[in-house]
Amino acid sequence: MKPAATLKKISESLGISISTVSRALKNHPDISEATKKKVWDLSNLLDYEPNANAINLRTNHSKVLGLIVPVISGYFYDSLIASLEEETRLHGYSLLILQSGDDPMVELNNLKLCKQNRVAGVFVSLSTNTVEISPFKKLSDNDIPVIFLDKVPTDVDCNKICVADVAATTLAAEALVEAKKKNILGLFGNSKMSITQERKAAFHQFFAINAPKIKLQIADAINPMEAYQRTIDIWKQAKKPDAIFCMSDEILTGVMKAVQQLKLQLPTDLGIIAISNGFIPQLYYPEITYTETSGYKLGKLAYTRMVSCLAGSSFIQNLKVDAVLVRGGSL
Amino acid sequence: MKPAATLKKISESLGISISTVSRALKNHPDISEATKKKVWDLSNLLDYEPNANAINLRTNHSKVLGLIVPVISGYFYDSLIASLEEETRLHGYSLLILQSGDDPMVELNNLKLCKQNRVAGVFVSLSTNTVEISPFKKLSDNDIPVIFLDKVPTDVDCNKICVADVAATTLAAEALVEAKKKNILGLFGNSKMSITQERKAAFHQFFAINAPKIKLQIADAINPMEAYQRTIDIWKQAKKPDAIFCMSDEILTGVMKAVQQLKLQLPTDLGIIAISNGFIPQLYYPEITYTETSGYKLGKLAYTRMVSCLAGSSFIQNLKVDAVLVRGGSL
DNA sequence: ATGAAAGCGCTAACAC
DNA sequence: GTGTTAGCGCTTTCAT
Repeated sequence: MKPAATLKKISESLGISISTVSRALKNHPDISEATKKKVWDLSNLLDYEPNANAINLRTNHSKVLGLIVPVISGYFYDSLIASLEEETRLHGYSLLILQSGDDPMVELNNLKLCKQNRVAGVFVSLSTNTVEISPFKKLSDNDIPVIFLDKVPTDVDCNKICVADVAATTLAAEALVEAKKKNILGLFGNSKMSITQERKAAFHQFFAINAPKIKLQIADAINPMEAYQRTIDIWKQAKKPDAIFCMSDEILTGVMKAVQQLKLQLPTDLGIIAISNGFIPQLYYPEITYTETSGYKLGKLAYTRMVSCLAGSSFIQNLKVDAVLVRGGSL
Repeated sequence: MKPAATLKKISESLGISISTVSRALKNHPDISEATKKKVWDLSNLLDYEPNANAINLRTNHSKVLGLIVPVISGYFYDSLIASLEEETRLHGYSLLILQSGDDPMVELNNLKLCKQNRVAGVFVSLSTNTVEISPFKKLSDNDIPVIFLDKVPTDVDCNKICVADVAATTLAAEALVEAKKKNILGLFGNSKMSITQERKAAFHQFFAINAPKIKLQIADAINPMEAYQRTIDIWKQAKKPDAIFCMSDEILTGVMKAVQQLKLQLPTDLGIIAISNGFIPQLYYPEITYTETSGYKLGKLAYTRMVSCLAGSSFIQNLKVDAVLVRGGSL
């Protein structure tokens, strides 16, 4: 109906020039108080809001950051998005959030969208099957920093921030040893994911070096349902594990469902430890012991890193969010 | 480093005019195949992407929609955001996502941000304490549709889409009657929220009319911890409930933690039913019976409604996402 | 203390 | 088929 107010309209109504209005609205010291008041009053009356498109076009930089994630789910990305959104907004930026559906093609289109919107920088958590990361690197040529989060390329030559996979796994493994577990089932996620590979390797290595006598079983589960089924199956064995290590929240939920069905008492019948974002473990009684891989912390760190990049630090960094052991009653 | 490619640069390199380049890139029939090829080749080489800011400025409408939610959490908003993002992106729009932190002031700032970015429309889920909705209504004067989602104003004169609170509550109540429960504990959330009030009223009304002899206890819990504590406390009573109705996922998680601690067997020791988004109920064994209030469906419906609004239908509507009973084994 | 003018990248009406 | 031109809303340099 009524088009948005502009500097031009205000200036015409007031019989002064556009530049004076612009300066008045910015509290420029040159402008007289009388003029400022007139301008402010009218702009309030008209609900004037500056047109970000015009500003971006004119100044050639925008206050929008892009975020591309595989999927917006309650397992990890909700907390990452929540913290990143908060951080960016508090510092005058906005977040353009896109999900790839774990599809490299969609991911590429999302990247294009970011470019078209002339975002100041991009955060990316890669889809499982992305192999070609050169399109992401190209953005850096245009002075648009790209920071990879969590699901990162193996390529060393890029900015990445991950949870401390090795540290988190090792902490959990130490807790298992400390709890004197002798027969441990390790459940891992999709083996295509870099985090799965890193966690599995760290798991094996820790026990090989520090506790070679502990019996290990390893199984993969690409979703909660498979984790549930693996647990049920393994419980039919004669020799049952005395502890289960869950690589992720998805795995943990599957395992816990089986635990409830089998009416196992934690930690007496079975010990459980997980690597987790912290939400799922507290849904159960006793609460699950876990090493934290906080999406919240990762978001905060990612924003800080983005700020340095925007300030011109093109130094490639590979940061880790530190891991913390949170003791529930499940081990 | 290297500034982004523009029509001007391409036209200069090729020695043709800007408009020809523009038309070639749009596959305008007037342009010769030869010219088109030259233009396409160069624009690919330069990674040309049109500047959305310039287009928005020129055409005076953007392909960005705003979304303001209290918080991005795994309880409900993750699925809402996921579906809304997907829907908008699939139709050529992008989503600018802002969270208010349940603070009316931040909410207002977020609204300003939407205006500044000249979004085509706004979805809002109000913070608990928002009383003044006139700023939202003003957007409509500028032909920017505002659609309220889930947490909506009581005001009748606006576009809103909610879950079917009454239907969801009634369905759950019917299931409780059908299961022959005689002594039901109803646990409800923050009584300031419109959805709490509606669900509680529907709950009372159903039993008053249809099953006045069933004994009802009602309690409030503003978070999972309180729901946990209420359950623990009530289980110390001589006369224990034979079923618990949980108004939301937050309530359900608290109750289930207590259920596990008390080692109650579902559904024999106690029946449980909830109103839920569907994620939490399947974490438990047996799975929890619930009436679904799907953020996913709500998002889809909201987008459809936005399309009609953008197409000019300014007809005020009050839509409901229908409720479905999903049977787990908890009742 | 204020104004005029150029230009950011693009579209679209109008020429030829 | 292709070019010219005006202008979207704003910032910013240079005048006055």
